[in-house]
Amino acid sequence: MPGGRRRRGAHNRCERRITRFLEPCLLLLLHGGESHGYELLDNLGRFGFSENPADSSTIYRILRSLEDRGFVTSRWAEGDSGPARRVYSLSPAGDGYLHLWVGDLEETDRILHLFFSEYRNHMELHHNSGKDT
Amino acid sequence: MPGGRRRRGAHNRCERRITRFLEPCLLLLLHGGESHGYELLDNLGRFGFSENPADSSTIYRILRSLEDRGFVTSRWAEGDSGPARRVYSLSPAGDGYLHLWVGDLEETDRILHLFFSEYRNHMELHHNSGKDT
DNA sequence: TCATCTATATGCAAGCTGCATCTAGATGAT
DNA sequence: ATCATCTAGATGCAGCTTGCATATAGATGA
Repeated sequence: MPGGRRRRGAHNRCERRITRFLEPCLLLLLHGGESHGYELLDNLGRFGFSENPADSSTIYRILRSLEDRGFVTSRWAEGDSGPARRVYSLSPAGDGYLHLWVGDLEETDRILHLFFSEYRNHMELHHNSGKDT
Repeated sequence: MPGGRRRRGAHNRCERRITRFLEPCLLLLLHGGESHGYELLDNLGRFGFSENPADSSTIYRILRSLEDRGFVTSRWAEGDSGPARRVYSLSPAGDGYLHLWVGDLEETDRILHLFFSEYRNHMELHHNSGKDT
């Protein structure tokens, strides 16, 4: 069984997802210093991707796309072991883009909590059906 | 300019989005009582879709998909004005599905706040670059 | 030599969404 | 009567994101 890795957890039918959420995670990791895809993949665990690991193809594609848009730069680096790595660094533009993303996610959070408050509000009135049955 | 409606705001390039978020919103609205698509479209304003209104085609499609999966039922109803409406009601299965969604969204919220805490945590250390410059 | 690990990359298909467009009944103005 | 407009629902299509499978290839160790 070749290729990729991190294929264990079935990962099918997991709703829970913010569109393109991996992008800001990668940007934040790169804000901490340059890194390469394979390493970033491991460090994504911090963001709750442990049980539900990200797909490597997605990470590599996002990194390339970030580079196309000038938010990161890359160079090839010989590791002391294993094949060469493409090492990415955050650019100033990428730094700005990360902060844009954070503002956007805060807006998402606001929307989400609007939903929760609507939900709780509604369930207080109709506290018959649903969870407590 | 025919069809649909609610075409005003450009709505392009708004990142901020939770995949299939309209679905739980519609379920919650229907938990409050039966309704039809066009009316639901208006009531989505409560969930922060005011500046950024939902597309009617999406709503109609989600409603049909919910019906296919047995989460809502529909019947045709003659309104006192205008064309007939397809009126949807939440089924018991749909009620359960809504609560599933809420759990899922809470998980999304958890992930989101994990990101925020990583972000703040990181920015406290490197409080040079970024927002405050 | 061969399997395995590290590392990056591509092809493809499925799913979600937005935009444009279509149908069609109801309503109101001319 | 006719025509524009509003209400209501629906479809086609294209674009984007994702996950899965697979390809490539250097390094390492048995």
